[in-house]
Order: sequence, then structure tokens, then C-alpha cells
Amino acid sequence: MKDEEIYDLAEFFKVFSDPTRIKIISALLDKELCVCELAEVVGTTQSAISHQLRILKGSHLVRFRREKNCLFYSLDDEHIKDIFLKGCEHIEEI
Amino acid sequence: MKDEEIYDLAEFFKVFSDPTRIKIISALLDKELCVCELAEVVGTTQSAISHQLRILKGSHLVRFRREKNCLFYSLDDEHIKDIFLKGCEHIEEI
DNA sequence: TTACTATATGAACAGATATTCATATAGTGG
DNA sequence: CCACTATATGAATATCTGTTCATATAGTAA
Repeated sequence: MKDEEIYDLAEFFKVFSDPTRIKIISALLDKELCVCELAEVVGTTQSAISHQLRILKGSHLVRFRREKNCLFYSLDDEHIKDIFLKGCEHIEEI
Repeated sequence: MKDEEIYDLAEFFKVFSDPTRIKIISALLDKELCVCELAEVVGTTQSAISHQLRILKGSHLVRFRREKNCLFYSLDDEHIKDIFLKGCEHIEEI
């Protein structure tokens, strides 16, 4: 395994390693949501959500589309859901 | 999703979020290794490996068996490999 | 254009994290 | 028992991370 892959992989998993981001991903599992809806569901500020979405976007975990003056975010691909659910399985089994 | 699950899940993924731990997991994908072998393969000190193994053990990612005065570590269950490989797939696709 | 709303961004701070170094522990063989 | 080897642990430190607060930006509607 190449060194670059190592770091990319660690970086990728790091994105899943924060409770706020887990809440965001969890909220987006079944439907897209805009930033202020996410802030409400997750229970934190718009700014905190926005900072975290930046990280999620950067790692291609989420994408967004604009509708009027709202940005609706959703999960980027099926891997994200797969990995999330595998993680859930693991912690349930302990 | 319960708050406790959120934190457990984030904690679980955090374990995958460090290059040294990724190297350890990667090295253990196909065979068990003792601590000093891991230190050599990963390219760091015995102490650093030991500290990281503690974390990996705590999250049930690895287990070990004793043979003479060596501890051989291996991955704990198939989820670990699954998640690791899913992560690899994701970063390859970007 | 202007006012408004939604979102993004930058700086600062507090808390977490990984490594290093020194040392402790525990199992093995004599 | 003792000496030796493998591993674990604790403290210290430098680095990184997430939130907050204040502010900027950008799209919309009038």
C-alpha cells in the first residue's frame, strides 16, 4: 500500500470520526436537507454545520444543489451509506 | 439514532483516522504479527505501536494471542476488513 | 439598485491526539 | 531465584481539531 493511499484513507475515515458529522450523515441517510434544516436536526449553529459541510464536501461525502436561495445537501454515493451502516453493525455487536 | 450510538460510532471511526493505525490494520489484513514485527513493518517505535494497539484493542478492532513471550495481533472480525476495503474503494474512485 | 435571507469564511480559543522518552511490567529460560 | 526479552504505560510536548463569534458573500425578491 502506497504512503499516499495510507494518508488518504486515514483522512477519509477521519471525516466519520466526529459526532457532528455523524449526525449530519445520519440525517442525510434518507433525504436531502438544507443547511438550516441540518442545523436544527443536529442541534447546533449554522456556522458549525457549514464548517463541517465544507469538510464533508472536500472528502466527497456530500454534494448539494441549489433551489431558490437554499442549498440542499445529500450523500454523495452509496459507499458512504455502506460504510456508515457497517460501522453501525460493528458497534451493535459489541 | 440515539446520542450514545452517535458517539460510539464517531469513536469507532476515529480509530481508522490515523495513518499509523491504518498501517497497522493494513499489515494485519492477511496475517497476524507481533508487536516488534508491526513496529518494523509500520516503521515506527515499539512504544508508538503499543500505544496504538491499545486503542485498537479498546475498540475491538484487533485481538491477540500469546506465543512464548510474543503477542501476536490480528484483526478482530470481518467488519474491520470490510470497512477498510470499502474505504479503499471510495478513495480509488475520486 | 436595495434590503433580505441563506450560507460561507476567518480568527481565536479550548480541548483532544500522537509521538517521544523513560520506565515499569510480565513472561521465559536458565 | 535471576537475567533477559517483549510489551505496556505515564508524563510531557507539539500539533491538530471543532466550536464560537463576527463578518463576508451571494442569490433572491421587490
